[in-house]
Amino acid sequence: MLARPRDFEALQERGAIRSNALLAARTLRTENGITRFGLATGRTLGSAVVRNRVRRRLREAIRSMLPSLRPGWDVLLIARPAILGADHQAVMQALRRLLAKGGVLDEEVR
RNA sequence: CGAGGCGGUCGGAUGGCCGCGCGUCGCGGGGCAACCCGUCGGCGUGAGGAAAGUCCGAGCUCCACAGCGCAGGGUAGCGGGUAACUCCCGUCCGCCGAGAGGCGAGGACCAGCGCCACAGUGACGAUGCCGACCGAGCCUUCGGGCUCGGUUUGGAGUGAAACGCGGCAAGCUCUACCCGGAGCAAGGCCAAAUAGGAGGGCGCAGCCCGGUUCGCCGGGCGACAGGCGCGCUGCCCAGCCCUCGGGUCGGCCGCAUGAGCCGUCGGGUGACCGGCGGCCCCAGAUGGAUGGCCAUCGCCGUGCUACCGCGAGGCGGCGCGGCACAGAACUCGGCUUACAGGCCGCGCUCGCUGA
RNA sequence: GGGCCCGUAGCUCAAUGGCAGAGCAGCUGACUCUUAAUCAGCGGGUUGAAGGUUCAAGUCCUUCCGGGCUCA
Repeated sequence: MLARPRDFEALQERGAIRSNALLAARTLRTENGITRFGLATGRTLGSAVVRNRVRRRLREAIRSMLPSLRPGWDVLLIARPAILGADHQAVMQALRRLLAKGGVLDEEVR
């Protein structure tokens, strides 16, 4: 469910970007039939402990909306500092909006 | 009782639902097999005392290497511990503290070089002032006074330090001892596609012109075989096939049993060492596994409040907020730094009080 | 994960161990109708932090903090 260095470069160059207060997302269609996620947590977020926690919470949010994803997308999620103070509900909502806008989320489930 | 000192130790607990990494068993699939794969299920297991900073020291791996020296870097009372250390223990000395105690890169100005600002006569080259002493000259009321030169056993003053075998080596340096370089992105193995390399095999047709050292070379014409999936037309070209090694993407190993932990006995002032017995063997990721939601309890802060007490306060109930520093990445031994709140020990200290 | 470098005024940089400076920028005044330029003057620093060596530390030593580069 994760991407390799080459895929990150592709997302940086050609991915469509959308963002809100908590997150930014780059999305890119692929041909390999599965949807993959990459998580970016920069040094400005905080220490290793803080960055690990942010990634875990994002993974949990992604997991809970796994069934309603469309196949064939690469998604890079970039965490923004405001996510540190957000609770789980807020993270879920932010992620759902970004994915729906990008067309990664299935319309009916939305 | 209060204030401290030293050493050690813990660093939230229990449970529910969902989820993750690794190991193992089962099931299913692939393969002759070794083994590999997973939308699956069961069981087991899963961060620290600092995992951190990367400041030292080792193991391990590759490279280099006859020996010795030079260069470069490091260490520095003395003795011991250790695989090793800049670490640890003991002890001497110096400094700090009222004390328990803490801190210390603590060898040598012997050889050479350098530095010692300001102040001060003078900072290593010396001798200014007062005084004392010696000598010479002048004056004299014969008590002595003045001037000049010399000496430094005294004094004042400046300064961190004042002539003394000066001080400074966390200045160069000297002395003694130690050190080869890189680092797990080390290094090893497997190994696509494309291109290129080596070896072998197969295949081709020659003719003409020019040059020639008679080995061949250059140009032109031509097209059997070969290639474009096959046939014809057409087009292309000197190759085509096999094997081998290097090597990129990618994958696997290295990769977790170790200077290991616990108990006990013995030796040693101690660091530590030795014997015996036991051990659930206790994380192994590779975009990097511990999370999400919730309940109960514990601790801390805060607000309201019942009761007890003259009072400082004590003891309950309820609500809200919080629970430190921080996340393994080849592995150990140290050091340093960060850290809410506790617990234990001392035949350690000081103060007050009581017997 | 490993290796290496840097840190002085708002900015760019100096300073044999001996009172921390230069240029630009800033402020005040002059010149000008005004601005720019020019001239005169002024302020501004825990030398990243804390210890140590020294009579004396930006400089020497140690430990932290912050920033940057690099590897296949």
